[in-house]
Amino acid sequence: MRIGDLAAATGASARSLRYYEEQGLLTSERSAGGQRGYPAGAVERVRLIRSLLAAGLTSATIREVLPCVADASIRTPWLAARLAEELERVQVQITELNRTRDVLAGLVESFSGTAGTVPSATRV
Amino acid sequence: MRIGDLAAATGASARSLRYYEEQGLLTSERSAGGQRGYPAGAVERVRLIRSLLAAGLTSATIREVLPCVADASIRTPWLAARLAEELERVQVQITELNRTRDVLAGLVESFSGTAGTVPSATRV
DNA sequence: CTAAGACTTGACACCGATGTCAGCTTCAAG
DNA sequence: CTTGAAGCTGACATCGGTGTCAAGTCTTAG
Repeated sequence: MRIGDLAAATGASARSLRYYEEQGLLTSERSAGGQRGYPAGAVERVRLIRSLLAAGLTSATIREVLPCVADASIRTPWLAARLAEELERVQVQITELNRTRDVLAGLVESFSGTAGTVPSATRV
Repeated sequence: MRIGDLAAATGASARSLRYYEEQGLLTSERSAGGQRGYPAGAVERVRLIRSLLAAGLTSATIREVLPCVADASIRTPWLAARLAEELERVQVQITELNRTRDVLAGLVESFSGTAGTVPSATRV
């Protein structure tokens, strides 16, 4: 598939896909004319990249950690520790986010207590 | 308390505290010489601001939403809808983050399956 | 063959919270 | 009063992923 197809399939812009490649997160073969071609599996890989980015991992970190996804043979102890570290970070983030959500939910709750029912969000 | 004390109490830098004030998230009275003074309650307020920022709310959004925390009388339906919207956003973020965590956890798991036990993160 | 649409590289811009530096003022302890 | 620590304002820098524009090249339908 070409870059436009991959973009459409993943929701990432072509710009971002080139950036991922530039950062060593994604590879492609080139056509005779120099245009990128991707295997079908690239869709899943890009999805993973995006979710890790959304989780606050930096592209440099993803580059360190990603290879082991595709290639189980290179799973070194160092990589295991690195992964565990990132997992821990995400876990902490989730915990804090849950606390924040509870605060927000409490506020929304207090509104409904005052107004009777929760106003429809579409009814601004 | 002065700005340095508030910074120490909250973990925010003095720079950030001034920024919060500039953005209308935080107020202070000034001494005769122009230096900021905060009531004790400011600590809690700054903590809230920081957790909302960490949850991905922008300072502009927080400015809209924050007043209702301190002043229940200004809770308009519009504000309720706004809050609900942000709550939803945070909830979505948490859901996606949970998925990502599961992926990472699965990877770590696969390591321990290969190596026997989970390597201690402190044992790099 | 041709033309339109997709792709390429390279460069610059942006956002938003925070860091940092400079130059000056204020506060408080001795 | 003196002096060093702490504050003040204002400005500029940073980071990282993404948007966007320009000028040129490929691809493919007709």
